Parts: sequence; structure tokens; C-alpha cells
Amino acid sequence: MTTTEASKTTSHSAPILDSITIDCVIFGFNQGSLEVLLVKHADGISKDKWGLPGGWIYTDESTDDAANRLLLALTGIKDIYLEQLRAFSAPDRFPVSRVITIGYYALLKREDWVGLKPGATASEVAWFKVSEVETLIYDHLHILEIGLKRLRRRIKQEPIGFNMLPEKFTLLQLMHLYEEILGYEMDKPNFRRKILRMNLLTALDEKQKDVSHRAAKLYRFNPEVYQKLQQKGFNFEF
Amino acid sequence: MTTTEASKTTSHSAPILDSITIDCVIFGFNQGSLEVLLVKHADGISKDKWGLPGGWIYTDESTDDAANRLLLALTGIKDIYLEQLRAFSAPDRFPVSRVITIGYYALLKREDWVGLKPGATASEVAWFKVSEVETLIYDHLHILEIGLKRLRRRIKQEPIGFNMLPEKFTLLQLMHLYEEILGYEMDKPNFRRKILRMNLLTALDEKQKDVSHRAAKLYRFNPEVYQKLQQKGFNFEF
DNA sequence: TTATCTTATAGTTTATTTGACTACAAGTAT
DNA sequence: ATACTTGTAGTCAAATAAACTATAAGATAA
Repeated sequence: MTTTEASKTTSHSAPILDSITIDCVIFGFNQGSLEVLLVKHADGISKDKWGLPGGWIYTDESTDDAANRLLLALTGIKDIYLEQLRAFSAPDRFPVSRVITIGYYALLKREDWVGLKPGATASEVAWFKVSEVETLIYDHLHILEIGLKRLRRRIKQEPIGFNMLPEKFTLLQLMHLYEEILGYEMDKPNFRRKILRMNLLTALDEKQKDVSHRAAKLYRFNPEVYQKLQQKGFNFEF
Repeated sequence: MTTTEASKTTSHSAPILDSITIDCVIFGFNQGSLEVLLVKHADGISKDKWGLPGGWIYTDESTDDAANRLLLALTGIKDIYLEQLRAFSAPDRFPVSRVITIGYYALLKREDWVGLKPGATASEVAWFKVSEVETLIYDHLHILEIGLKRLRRRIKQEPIGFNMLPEKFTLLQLMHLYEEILGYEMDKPNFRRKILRMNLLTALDEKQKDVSHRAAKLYRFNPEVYQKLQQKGFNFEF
């Protein structure tokens, strides 16, 4: 394999599968915008171009394990929300040799992100607004699009949006997240009513601070309640 | 690679990827039951055991192409509804060597199925009721479960059920398909109203024949209308 | 300190959709 | 002719969604 793709991984020398990689679309929500974490390749045929973070798969790990390993190495964070998208397999997707990649997408709390982890291989890492990404190496733009499509679908069916918000958030912040991802505006009172009626949020005895207007109540997502409701056949829907 | 996995494919000698396969869950609807097409392996470590049809991927084709090629070889039918599930990658999923498989699921009209195509490699092929499948080779039972889950989700969001019915069908047949897949009973008049209101069905000037009761009107799914409605933001939902 | 601005939150009203039913129509079988 | 089965139409109450109004709770500034 060329250094181009090999540069995706750490310098770890464990045996790897030689024609399969993983690539990950990492979403974050920052100042009202949906963003994606990209890396700039240090060398190889895609030198100085931006692409999705990715890497090889060790022979003794699943692709889920590989994706989690990659995320930990890149962000220093464990237990990131992660879901497989699918395999991307166009014969010419990678110009040097035949490589199939398994796409993933992850949701990150921006408050957990502290910058590039020392020791990571990428020469540069940065957040980009999803709406402003225009070109990426290989078929990574396509993977990003599929990831975005999946996120839009999922966020209407499962309460995963919280994974991109701080632990404590206001209902308006949550609504803005939905508006940004789904691409349309919503009605504040109706949104409140609908989400509160589900009982998935715990109201805290706390309010926003440092805002120049009436402070809103803070809420926390309650995964335990969600699990219980799910078992009773409850279906999250937006 | 061993003959076990190799026996999945035809004896074609085109170059293949050596650690990736595809496996396909083929669903059909017959006499009120959801069924799956399985093959019995002729030799190798899984000799005489039932599993999903699968095969290798040529170096110059995508996994979608490989899946379509497999389906054509197995059934003789082109243009089968096909969607990728995801990659299955547990390191020990295939006991002989490290092989990742890309799972697919397909929907077949049982009227198109004419029995095993001459020249196919599998020693035996048969339809099984999904509810009665208990053991399959490797992780194929898991793939089947994921396929079923995906089918249940999709059928509520997109009008794909028609792919398992004859061209002309009655509303009750369609409802029975939904009941069987989703696992709960529905109300006849309400079902009619909801599906007809969507305008996706063309009423034909024909009725059922050879039934010992009042014959129901036959309908046909109209993909053109669906496409137009989709562009206008229409969302199929059940 | 009062007026004004901004956002939070509560409530109203109407239209639409769902779910559970009833009723009748159109055939077949006895 | 009668009973039986399934198809199809229609009713009605309850639940939900969409659009909107109104008020509350602060912060800011005249």
C-alpha cells in the first residue's frame, strides 16, 4: 500500500487488512452551524488536501473497534456516538489501488474537543461548516453527503441530537440544532410542547448564565427514561 | 481462500478481492408469509448447511455490481430491488480466515421466481419462512436479523413493499404484506383510506379472478407519481 | 426608575389525522 | 332464496399538528 493511505493510521505496526479502510464523518455543532472535522494529509498523492479522518483495520479487530480506536487517537475522547454508514466500493474510488472503505459517522460534543491530540499523524486538523465544504479527496465528499443524509434521517427517529450539545442545554438550543440539521424553521411553542411531552428531558434547577435577556431553563437528556420508554414500544419521532 | 467460501461464486476466474465477500438476504412474500431464499453449501467446512447466498467481488466491480451479478446468476432476474445493509466484520465471523462481508437485502416478486437457475453453483436452494429460520452458517443469522430490521424500518418510510407483490394486487394483499412484516394487525377501512389518499396506486379496470367471494379491485403501484411527489417534498409514511 | 427590548413560556383555536366502529354492497356457496 | 364471506363507504370521537396570541421575566438604556 502507498504511504498516502498508510499515512491515515498511526505508526503502529500491527497486521492490517490490506484492501479495506475506514473513514469517519465527525459532526459537531458550533455557534448554530453543523460542522465536520477534516484532516489535511501530510504526504502521498493527496498531500495538502483535506479529507475525512480514516485508517486501516487490524486483523484482530472489527470495523467498529477500528473506528473507535481512530476516534480516540484523533480526539482523545472515549464513548463517542458512532454508527456505520456503509461500504463505499467504486472500483476507482482510490486511484492507487483497489480499496474498499467502510464509512462511519460520529457525533461529538464540541465542549469535549480540545484540539488536535499530540502524537496524532495528521499534519493539520480543523472544523469546517458542512455547508461550505466543496471538495475533498477521493470519494470523501460523497461519504460526507451520505453521512449527512443519514444524520437527517436518524435525528427524526432517535434522540441522538443531544450528543452534539453540552450536557446542559436550553430548549431553544436544541431547536436550533434541529433547524440547522433539517434545514427548515420551527415554531418555538410547538417544539417545546412536543419535546417536553415525551418526558425524555430532565428539567434542572438551573438557568442560563451571561445572557443579555431572560435566562432559559436548562435541561438534560435522560437516557435511562428513553430506554424504559423504548421497551414499552415508545417511538421517538420528530 | 478455501473452497468453502470460494464455492459461493461461479467458477468464473476473474480476479477477486481476497478478504471481502458479499452476502444477500433475499426476501419474498408467499401465501401470507415472509420468506427468505437460502442455499445449501455443497462442500467445505459448511457442507450441507444452509446459509445466505453470497460470493466474491471482482476487482473491477463495485459491491452493488457484485450483488446484482450474484442475484442474476441465482435467479435469472434483472432489476431486483436491492439495498446495502452494511459491513459485517467481527474478526471471528468466518472461522477459516479473516473475511469481512458486505450484507445486502433484496426484494423479489415470487411470481418471477422459477426455481434454481441451471448452472448455478449451489447444490440446493429453497425458500424458508423467516419466522422459522433458526440456524445458519457463520454470522448469517445475524445478517438476516439486521436485514429484517431494515426491511421493517424501510417499509414504513418508502413504498418498497410492492417489490414483493405481483404487478397487480388488491389492497387487502398489500395490507397483509404490511401486517406480516410489521407483526401487527391493521384495520381494513383505515388502511384503504390512508394508502389511497397518497395517490401512489393506479386503480385498474380489472378485478380478482377465481376467488370464492366478491372480487376486489386490482391496483398497480405508480413509480412515476411517486417520483414527482417526492420532488415536491412528499414523504411516504405508514 | 421607568420604559423598552428580547427571549422564555403559557395558552387558544382550527384544521387534520388517527383509531375504532357501523353499515351496506357485491359476489359465492348451499 | 338464504346465508356467508369479503370488499368498500361512511361516521364519530379522540388525538395531534400548525398557526397564532398573549403574557412573563429578566436585561438594557433613556
